[in-house]
Amino acid sequence: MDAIDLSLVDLLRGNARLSYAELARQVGLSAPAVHERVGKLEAAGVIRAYRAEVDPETIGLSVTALISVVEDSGADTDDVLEAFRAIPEIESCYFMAGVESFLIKVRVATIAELERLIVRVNRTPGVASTRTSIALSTKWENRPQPVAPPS
Amino acid sequence: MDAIDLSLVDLLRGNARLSYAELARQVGLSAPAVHERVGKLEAAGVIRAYRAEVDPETIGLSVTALISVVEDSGADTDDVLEAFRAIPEIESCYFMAGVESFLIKVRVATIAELERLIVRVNRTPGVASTRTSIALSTKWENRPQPVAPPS
DNA sequence: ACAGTCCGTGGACGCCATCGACCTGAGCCT
DNA sequence: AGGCTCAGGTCGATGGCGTCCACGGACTGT
Repeated sequence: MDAIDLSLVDLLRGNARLSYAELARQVGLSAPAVHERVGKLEAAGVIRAYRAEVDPETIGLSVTALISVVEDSGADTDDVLEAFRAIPEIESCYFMAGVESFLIKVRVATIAELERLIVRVNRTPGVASTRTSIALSTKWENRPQPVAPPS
Repeated sequence: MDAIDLSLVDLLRGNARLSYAELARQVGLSAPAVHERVGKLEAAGVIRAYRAEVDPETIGLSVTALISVVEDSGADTDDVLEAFRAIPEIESCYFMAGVESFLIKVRVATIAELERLIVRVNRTPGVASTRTSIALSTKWENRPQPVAPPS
């Protein structure tokens, strides 16, 4: 992970569809060299995936909410996690410090669906209680912070 | 936005680096047709960006925290937002229902940096108080939920 | 000094992106 | 009905790109 790798990571976080030729121009290497570096970054788990970022509203997911989950004392955290993983509406899942073990971010189409989802989460074994906060608007999300000093 | 568009969106959310030729094969159209559809999806704001998803740990951002922000009564929300936007460590920013106007997700290298960041957020004009929760681990993040029925 | 390794370059070749020309079907006007 | 128009597709061509390979220079340990 030298400076060039960091530049490549930054470039691809900004635009994952840049061609290797273009990346090569930006970092001052040849295309095959960049190809190999990016391949190694993927293999090393630095780059996990390339994703199109989609406006949730336009695909009918207008409601974003964050749900804090308190576990039952004696609940098996792994089981709860597994149950959560099976719920596709849970977009992100953090294991937190504090009384509320999990914070999950969910995305659904309507408030009615959110209600059903909350019930479902509350009913999963090991969950003692939940607290839901609704996001009125998403100002921004997953903004990549630059990691390489601008060349 | 017909079924083919939804498939394209799903495919690109799964792998943003798929070639147009490959997308074309998957949806049963020609490459130029797919090229035009994807272009329109971008122009319409459905696809906002293509991003490489990077493991934060590997680029030295080991600490994730969520900070709830309570505004001063009479604070100008837009000013607060603008100030937040200038803080690169704030990766996501939601405007919430409830007493705590904002929920922000931040990513920093160390706990010491988190402390400095919290101080900085607290000091921005319009912010009355904050409440920080540290994510001990990220189970998953930004998992795309499929929107098109699997063909 | 020498061999091995790492990491790059340059060339070659097939595939892909992308443009323009053309085709087809739906909707609409007369 | 017939023909116009337009949206949105296919096809073909071409230039650039991805990717494989052989090769070469800088470091390193012996």
